[in-house]
Amino acid sequence: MIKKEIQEKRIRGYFIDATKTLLKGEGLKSISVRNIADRAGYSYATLYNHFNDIKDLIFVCVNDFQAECAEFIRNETAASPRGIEKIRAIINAYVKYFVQYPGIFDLFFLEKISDITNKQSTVEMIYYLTDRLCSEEWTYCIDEKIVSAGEAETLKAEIRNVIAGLLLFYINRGYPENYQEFINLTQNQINHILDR
Amino acid sequence: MIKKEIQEKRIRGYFIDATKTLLKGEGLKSISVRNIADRAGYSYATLYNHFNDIKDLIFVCVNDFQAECAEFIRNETAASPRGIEKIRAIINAYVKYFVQYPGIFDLFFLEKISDITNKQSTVEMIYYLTDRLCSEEWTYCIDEKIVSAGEAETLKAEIRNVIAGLLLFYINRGYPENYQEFINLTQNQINHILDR
DNA sequence: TAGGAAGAATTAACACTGTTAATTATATTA
DNA sequence: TAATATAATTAACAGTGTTAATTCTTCCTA
Repeated sequence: MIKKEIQEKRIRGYFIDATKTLLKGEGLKSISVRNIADRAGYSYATLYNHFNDIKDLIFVCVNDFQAECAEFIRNETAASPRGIEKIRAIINAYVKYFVQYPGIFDLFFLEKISDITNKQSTVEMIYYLTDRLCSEEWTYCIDEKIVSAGEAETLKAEIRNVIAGLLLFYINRGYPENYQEFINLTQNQINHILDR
Repeated sequence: MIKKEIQEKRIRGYFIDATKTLLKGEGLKSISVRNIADRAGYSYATLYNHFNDIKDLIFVCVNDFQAECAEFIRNETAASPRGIEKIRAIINAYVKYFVQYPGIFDLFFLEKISDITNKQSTVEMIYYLTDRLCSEEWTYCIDEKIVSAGEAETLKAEIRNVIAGLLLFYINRGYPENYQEFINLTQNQINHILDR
């Protein structure tokens, strides 16, 4: 019956929305089966009729957040000139997004995954997120002979890792100690990678 | 009484040793108050007579592991020629250490801290660990006019962040998917930063 | 429309977690 | 030796994820 599928999808949606709200608000530490179910308007055990376990539910949110992040970046960087300048703007917006929602950073990079096997695509999506967000601009830079294809690959990886490290230290360890210092350092690092 | 202090220190040591064994073996997820106390030969509540809470105990281990890591690197890099080459060797050994003990990586970079205020020095120690491990070689490079002092600071930060990012993705997300690929990528990134 | 079958949602329970208060055991001192 | 101080323990609480058993609801057929 197609009717069942619609209902199923709707109920899953209630749980997912509740989880997303919690993640964006109070963060990952506030997430619990009973907490989510309360917000969704169901009993805690009902969650297990629609998801394998709580990690399953939590990682379903990654897709939505990833789309939201991309949309946020599109708006922030619409006016930036193409090429290296746009890559710089994209990375800045990317950093801004995760600083605004540290709970989503926790989910994307810190939270352990229960069953790694069927989460492979999710992990891949997270890993290549910065690459994907900048890919248009990189091909533009390659076409315009600003960088070689090989060099671009190395730079993609460097940005991916540097930004992950910077966010890890700032969000999870409070280093640098204030936002301005953090932004300055990030700026400095990005410039050092991109300007040559 | 000095006698009391000796006893106090001894008992603390039992708990610390138990925690260290668990962290190096089964990792952070196996850590619990009762688990540690069992291994230490005490009741779980006794732990609270010697530590504020379990996070307190866990983060006491950071000092020991940091010293162990430094010692490991000294042994691994004793034969390396000074300067950039030695920095490369130090970073490789550093990466090797955390890949060998993913539980210690979790502790250093992922685990949340309860009371941030009096852990400031611990956080700082972790943050500047790669800088400190390489500091002798950086001053050597500056003295030999291989790099400027300003450039060295930027490179220190770049290494700190890139390596944190690489380890985060590999240890916590299983990317790249096998060890050889991970090492190749790490090599590539380090060379790109250091060779210019 | 009534009754039975299938499905979904709930409660109760279990095995954990960290932490604290009250109690017992041990050691020290008068 | 007796009284006191200190250390270690047990019991308990509030929380976690998860599962089995039970109730409730919906749907289809007689």
